[in-house]
Amino acid sequence: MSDNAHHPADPDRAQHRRNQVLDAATQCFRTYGFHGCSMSQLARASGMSVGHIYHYFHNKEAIIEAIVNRDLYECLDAIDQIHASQEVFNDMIAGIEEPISNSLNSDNAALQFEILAEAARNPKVAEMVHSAHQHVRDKLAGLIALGSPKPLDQDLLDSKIDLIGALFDGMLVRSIRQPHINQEALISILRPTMRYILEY
Amino acid sequence: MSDNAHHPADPDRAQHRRNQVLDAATQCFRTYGFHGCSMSQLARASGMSVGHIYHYFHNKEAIIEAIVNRDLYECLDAIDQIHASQEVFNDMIAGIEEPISNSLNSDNAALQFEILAEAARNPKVAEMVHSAHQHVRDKLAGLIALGSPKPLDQDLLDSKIDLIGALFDGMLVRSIRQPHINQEALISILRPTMRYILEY
Amino acid sequence: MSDNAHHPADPDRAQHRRNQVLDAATQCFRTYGFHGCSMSQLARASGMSVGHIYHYFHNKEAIIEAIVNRDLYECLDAIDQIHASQEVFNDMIAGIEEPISNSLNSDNAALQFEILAEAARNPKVAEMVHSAHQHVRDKLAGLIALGSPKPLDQDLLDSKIDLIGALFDGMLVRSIRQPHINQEALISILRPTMRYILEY
Amino acid sequence: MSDNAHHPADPDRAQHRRNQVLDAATQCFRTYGFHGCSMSQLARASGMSVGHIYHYFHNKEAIIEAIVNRDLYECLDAIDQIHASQEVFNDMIAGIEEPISNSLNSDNAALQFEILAEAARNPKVAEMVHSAHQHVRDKLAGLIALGSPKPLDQDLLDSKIDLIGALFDGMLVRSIRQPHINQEALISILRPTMRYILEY
DNA sequence: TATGAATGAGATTTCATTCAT
DNA sequence: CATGAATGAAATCTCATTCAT
Repeated sequence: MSDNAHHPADPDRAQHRRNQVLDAATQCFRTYGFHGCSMSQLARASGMSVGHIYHYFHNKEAIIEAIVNRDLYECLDAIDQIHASQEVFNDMIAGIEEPISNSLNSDNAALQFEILAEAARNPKVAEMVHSAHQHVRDKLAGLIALGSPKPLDQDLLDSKIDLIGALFDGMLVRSIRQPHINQEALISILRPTMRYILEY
Repeated sequence: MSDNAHHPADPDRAQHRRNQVLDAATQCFRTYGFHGCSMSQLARASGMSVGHIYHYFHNKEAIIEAIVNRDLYECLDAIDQIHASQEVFNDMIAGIEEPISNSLNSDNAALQFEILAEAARNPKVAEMVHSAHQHVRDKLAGLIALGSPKPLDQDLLDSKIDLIGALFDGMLVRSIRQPHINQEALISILRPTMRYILEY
Repeated sequence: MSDNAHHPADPDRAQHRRNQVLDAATQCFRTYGFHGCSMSQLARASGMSVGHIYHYFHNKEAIIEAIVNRDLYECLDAIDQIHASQEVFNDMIAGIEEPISNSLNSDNAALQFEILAEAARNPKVAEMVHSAHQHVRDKLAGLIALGSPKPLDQDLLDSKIDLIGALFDGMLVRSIRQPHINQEALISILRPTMRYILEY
Repeated sequence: MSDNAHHPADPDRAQHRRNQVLDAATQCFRTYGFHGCSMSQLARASGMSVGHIYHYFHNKEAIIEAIVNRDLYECLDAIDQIHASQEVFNDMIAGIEEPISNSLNSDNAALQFEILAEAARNPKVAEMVHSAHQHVRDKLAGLIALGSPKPLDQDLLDSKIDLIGALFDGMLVRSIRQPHINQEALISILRPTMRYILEY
C-alpha cells in the first residue's frame, strides 16, 4: 500500500525490474564477457524468466548497450565531482589516490575491457565510448585551464589531457597485467609526474 | 604422388599449416572477437576445412591460447630489440615515436583488448599475460639500471617501470577512446615526461 | 465514473469490443496469416491489451474460427441478396460484374486462402467451410430451378452449380496468380459462357 | 561401392539429401502448413538432425521456396506434356478427365493453398507463382492459336486462357469446399463448356 | 472491465566438435 | 593429410496463455 503499491504499468516497478536485469548483467558480463554470457544465465541471475527480460529489453545488444551506458555515466559522474578552484592542481594531485586505487583494484576492469573490445567492433558502442570520452576531456580542459597561471596553447592543453588520460587508463591495464602492483610506491612517483605534466 | 610429395609428417609443412590458421585467426579475432568468430569462419579464412583445423589444434581454446602466445611473444621480441648502452635513456626517448605510433594507430588494439578481457576470466590466458609482462619488466629493469647514474632503490625502479608501462598501455586505450588523437603534439610532451620519470 | 458509465456487463459494449478484435484480426490475418500474426500484434491493432482479448475469446483458435465464421456469413449474405424471379438468369448475367470484380480485385483474397489452407488441416474450420458452401449451393439450386424452363435432372442441376462455383472461385485464384488480369475482356466472354451453362 | 560409393562432397549424395528434406517438407507442409511445421518436425521426418538441414538450406524460407519451386515445376511439366496438333481442341477436351481429377482429388490441394496464401504476402513466392503462371499462359496461347480456324484477337485469346485457367483453379477450390463432388456428372457438362469457350 | 507483468515452452538458428571416407 | 557430413547442445528470441491487481 504505502505509496499505492504497484498498479498495472507502474513505471517505478518497471524501472526497478530493468535495473534488476542490469545489475545481474553487470555481474554476469564481468564474469563471462558480453558474448560468453547467455540469456538464460542472465535470467537466472536476474531472478526473472528469459522471456520476461525481453519485455524490458529489445534484445541482448540493447542490454549490452545499457550496461555500457550506465558504466560510462558512472565514470562521468566521478569526473564531475571534481570541483574547480584555483587550487585545482594541488587538489587533483592530493586526491589522486582514490581514482588510481579504483583503476588498479577495480574488479570491474574486466568490464572495461569488454567495453573497449566491443567498441573496437560495434559502432554503436564505439559512439558511446567516444562521446563519454569527449565529456571527460571537456571537463578536464576546464580544470586545467583554470589551474594554469597563463593561457595555454590549445594543442598543449589537449596533449596534457591525453597524457593524463593515458596514465589513468594505463592503470586499468595494470590491474590485469600486474595485479599485485605496489600501489604506494607507484603513487609516490606518480604525484610529481602529474605535477610535472600539469605545470609543463 | 606427382609433385606435392610432402612426406606424411613433414614438420615444416605442418608448421606452415598451423600458421595459416593462426594468421587467419588473428584477422578474424580482431574483427569478430574470440567468441564472435566461429570455427567455420576460421576455416574459410584459413583456406582449410573445419575438420582439418582440429588436426592442428585440439579445440578453439587452443587456438585462442596460441594467438595470445604469439601476440605476446611478438611484443617481447620488440622489447628485446632495445639494445643496452649507457645512452639508453636518450635512445629510448629518441626512439619513442615508433612504439607510440604502433600503440596509437594499431588496428590490432582490438586484439589486445580481447586478450585483456579474456585474461580477466581465463586463468590460463591470465598466466600467459602475467609471465610475458614479467619478462618485459625484467628487461626494462636492466635497461633503466644501466642508464641510471646511481643505483636505484628497488621500489623506485619498479615504480618507474610501472609508470612507463602504464603510459604505453594508456596509448593503446587511446586508440579506442580517441581515434583521432594529435600524435605529434602528444609526443612533444611525452618526451620530456619520459625523461622526467627516467631521471627522477 | 463520469461519463463512460457502461454497466459491468453491458452486452452491446461487449459485442462492440469483440468486433474491435475481429476487425483488427481480419486486417492482421490478411497481412501476416493466421499463424504469422501474434496475439500482441492483434492487441496493438485492436487497441486493447493482450490479456483483455482473452476476456472475449477463449484462445487464438477461437479468434480464427470467429473470423472464418464472419467471413463465410458475409459471403452468404451476398448470395442471399440475389432475388428470385423468372428473369433470374438475365439478372445474374447482368449483375455478374460486381461479384467478379470483388473476387478479382479483392485484397481479401489472402484471407480466403488462409481459410482454405486452414480448412485443409483443421476439421472445425473444414466443417464451417462445408456448411457455408452447402448453404450457397441450396440457394443457387433454388434460383436455377426457378429460371429453368423445364425441370432439371438433379445431377445436372448439381453440376451446373459446381461449374459456376468453380468459375467464381477460379477468379479468386486469378487475383493471386495474375494480378493484372484484363477484367473487361474477361467479363465479355464470361457472360455468354455463364448463359451457356445456365441454359445447358 | 558400385558407382564409387560416395566420396567426400559427393554432389549426388548432397542432392539426394536435399531431396530427402524436400520430400519430408512436402508431407509436413501439407499436414501442418508452412508456418505450422517446425524445423524439428522437419528434421524428424527427414531422418536428419535439425542442424544438418541447415547444411543444405540457408533457412526455413529457403526450404519453403524450394518446395514452391518444385511444385510449380511439376505443374509446368504436366502442361508441357500436351502435344500441339490441329486436333488440339479435341485432344484437350477428350483428355480433360485426368487434370480435373488431379485437381479434385489431389491431396496436395492443401499445399496449393499454402502456396497461394504465402504468395499473397511473400514477394519472393509471389514472383515464383507469377512466372510459372506466365509460362502456363504462353503454352496455352500456342495451343489455342494452333487449334483456332482463324487468327484470334489478342484480348479474346487472353480471356479464353483466363477463363479456362479459372475453371481449373476453381476445381482445386472445390476439393476443399466440396470434397464429395460428383466428378462424372461435372465432367459431362464441363466438356461442352470447354468446347464452347475454345470455339467462341 | 482492463492492464501488462510474468512464464515456460518451443521456434529458428548457430556452433564446436567428431567421424567416415 | 584432408574433407565436409553429421550431430546435439545451446543460444537468441517469440509467443500463447495466465494472473495479480
